Amino acid sequence: MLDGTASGPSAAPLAGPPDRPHPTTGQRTVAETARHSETRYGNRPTMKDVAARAGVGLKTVSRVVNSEPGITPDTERRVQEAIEALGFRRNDSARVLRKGRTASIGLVLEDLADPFYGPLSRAVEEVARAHGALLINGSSAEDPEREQELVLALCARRVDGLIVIPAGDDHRYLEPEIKAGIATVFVDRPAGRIDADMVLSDSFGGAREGVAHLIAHGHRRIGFIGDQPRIHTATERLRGYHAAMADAGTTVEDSWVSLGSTDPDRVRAAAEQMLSGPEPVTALFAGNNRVTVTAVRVLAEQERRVALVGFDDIELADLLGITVISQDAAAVGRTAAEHLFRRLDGADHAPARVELPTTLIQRGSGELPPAS
Amino acid sequence: MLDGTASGPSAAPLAGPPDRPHPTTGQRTVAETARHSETRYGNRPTMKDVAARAGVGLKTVSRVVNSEPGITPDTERRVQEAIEALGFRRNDSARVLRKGRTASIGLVLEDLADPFYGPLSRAVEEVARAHGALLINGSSAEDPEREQELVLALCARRVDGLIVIPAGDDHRYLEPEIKAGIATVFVDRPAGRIDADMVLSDSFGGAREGVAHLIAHGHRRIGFIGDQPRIHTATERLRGYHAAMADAGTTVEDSWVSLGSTDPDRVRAAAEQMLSGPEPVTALFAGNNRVTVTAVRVLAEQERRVALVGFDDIELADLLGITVISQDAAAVGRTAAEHLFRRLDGADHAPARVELPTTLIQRGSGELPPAS
DNA sequence: TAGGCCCTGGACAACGTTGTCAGCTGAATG
DNA sequence: CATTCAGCTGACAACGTTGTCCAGGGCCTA
Repeated sequence: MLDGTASGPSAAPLAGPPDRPHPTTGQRTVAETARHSETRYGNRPTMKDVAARAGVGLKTVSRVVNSEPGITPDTERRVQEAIEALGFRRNDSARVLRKGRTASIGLVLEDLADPFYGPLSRAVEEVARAHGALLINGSSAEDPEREQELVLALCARRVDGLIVIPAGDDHRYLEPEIKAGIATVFVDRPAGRIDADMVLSDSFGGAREGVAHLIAHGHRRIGFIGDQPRIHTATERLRGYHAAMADAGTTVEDSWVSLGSTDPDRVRAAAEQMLSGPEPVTALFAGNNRVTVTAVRVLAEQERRVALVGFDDIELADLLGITVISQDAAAVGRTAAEHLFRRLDGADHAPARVELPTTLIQRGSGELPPAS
Repeated sequence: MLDGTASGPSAAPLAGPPDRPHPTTGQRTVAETARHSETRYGNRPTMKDVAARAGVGLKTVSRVVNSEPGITPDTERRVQEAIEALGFRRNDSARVLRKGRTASIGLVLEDLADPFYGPLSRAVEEVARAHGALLINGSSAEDPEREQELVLALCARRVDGLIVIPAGDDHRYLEPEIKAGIATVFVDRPAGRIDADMVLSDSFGGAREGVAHLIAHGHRRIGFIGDQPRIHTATERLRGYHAAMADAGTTVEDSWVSLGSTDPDRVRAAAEQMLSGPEPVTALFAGNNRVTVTAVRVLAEQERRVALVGFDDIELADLLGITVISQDAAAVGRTAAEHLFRRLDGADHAPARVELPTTLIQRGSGELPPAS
């Protein structure tokens, strides 16, 4: 891939053959200088160059760069000038190699573009920043294989820690990594077949509350449209749905439940099916934000007024009057990141499972009575 | 913490098998054992360990790991077994140091949580992934200093390339980095005082079209609420507004224009002010997605029906009937990333400036006639 | 004035990987 | 049978930084 051999992107400044710029001219010193100052793949000055220019030792430059004590103001000034003049910037790759810590953490989520993950990753980033760490980010696109590939790539980079929103349900591949010291926190969904820290939202409780809310407003025929059953939150929410229905003594008909991809076409088909026929549902519970969005579109086209409660809040949901079960994505991200850094700071208690509560926000769509 | 770099006299001569401590020196045995068996910060096996276990040379392991040709199937199997048994994973930090390329690119944007940047960074990530590169991500929070800090941190990591959504207006600090070979593409807003690649949306043209649309529907008193004038897109959009108004021969009153933070409170105040008084505006042009959201809220509370066109599309805007100037965030990100990788692949033409067109999407709010 | 101590700076060896080059085997060829 | 050749393998030196240890030199104290 990027593995291109030595030849850098800059073709112009290369005077001689790339492998051995050994000019035949008598000006050996010039050639020497040229090689020193402008070869090297990225053509960047190193501490050695700075040291030479400032007339000090290599380690002295290192000391200045790291603000270590024991440097004469005069020496420091000379070194700073050389750094300035050469445009030197410390190579953190080398530093990392030497020190063992990369000051970066990896975040693997499902889709950076999903509005639920924006605030989450922003929150993680803020915490990381407060700890002086950078964030390396990747989307699994809900593909377990891609998740593993990403996670292992991050491990190879030797990130200090990982925050993973799992796509797969078997994370034993992470065992050696965790044992080797890469702190890991799972978020939003539990880790599979492995004992690890996790931070979750109360999917079961939230869904149960949302469905109970519909029941309290008189509904019995309630449809549930959720994500693929492979996804833990999807089944948890379905479980919540069933629990609430059972609490109300209602028998759930198969045709009321649809699990599968959140692709708008599928969701639309599922919703339209539930809403048609002799005994249509009078209310819908949408299993996540994407489903909610499509559901809102479908319901807007219906003649009857159908009640709706969605899991996850949505921007502008207040204007559209959509009742939702809200989970605080930023809080989830922040909690996970703080947990991670506590681990990195040495906490070594047993893996913890944190569950954050959800909130029912009434905005109208969930309070509609059943339309006959 | 674990910085067990105990060095001391490196007693193990390369000749002897590393896994067997020499019993010759009685006193040093303890330290030796400790060092060998359990130190090393992350305590991870290295190629050396794998080589020892497989009974082959270090370089052979490297060959296997990199699928280089010329390895006997039998040797390969032995090495693979050792890798498996030890849970070895190549340390990419060291690899990077040796090879000079990090196979990662940096993306500095304004706010990961902003719905405009989600699709953008997802698009960048997809392209990066196709090129085998990872994405390091940071938010500048619209703070020039923080932008610089982030960018330079990424340069220190030696990312191969940078995609920057500028917060500041002076990027000369990047000159040495670019010269040193870090390809850079500026996105959404132009680079300041520096010649570089950039990918922009046609803010001027888009705003002009949007305002002209309102004018075509009979409006003359049109308010403009935009972001801080420091931000290039904000002033470009304002310029588009003025151009459209001038085209229509309308004189813009000062009270119709408000630039400043996109904080909801400020936007709300600005909107309410324009909508009150003896001669209120009959239409609003919102300078970006955040402004639009607040404007929609304010307008929903008004008695009169006020027309609205917003810059940037918004999720569910179709349901709310909001007319917008849409810019394709994913296309912007994709274009920028492709440009970047073309640079990394050796393209060395003069810095290019790409401007992507915007689209007017009519949904109702922009087609309302002026209310008297 | 001599001895010791701090203060500054430099030489050197890691960190874990890859590129280079030379050595070793076994087989094929004269 | 000797010789070449090719295919494998390993020793070694980088990459750029930091930790350790030691050497001067100046200054203070006895």
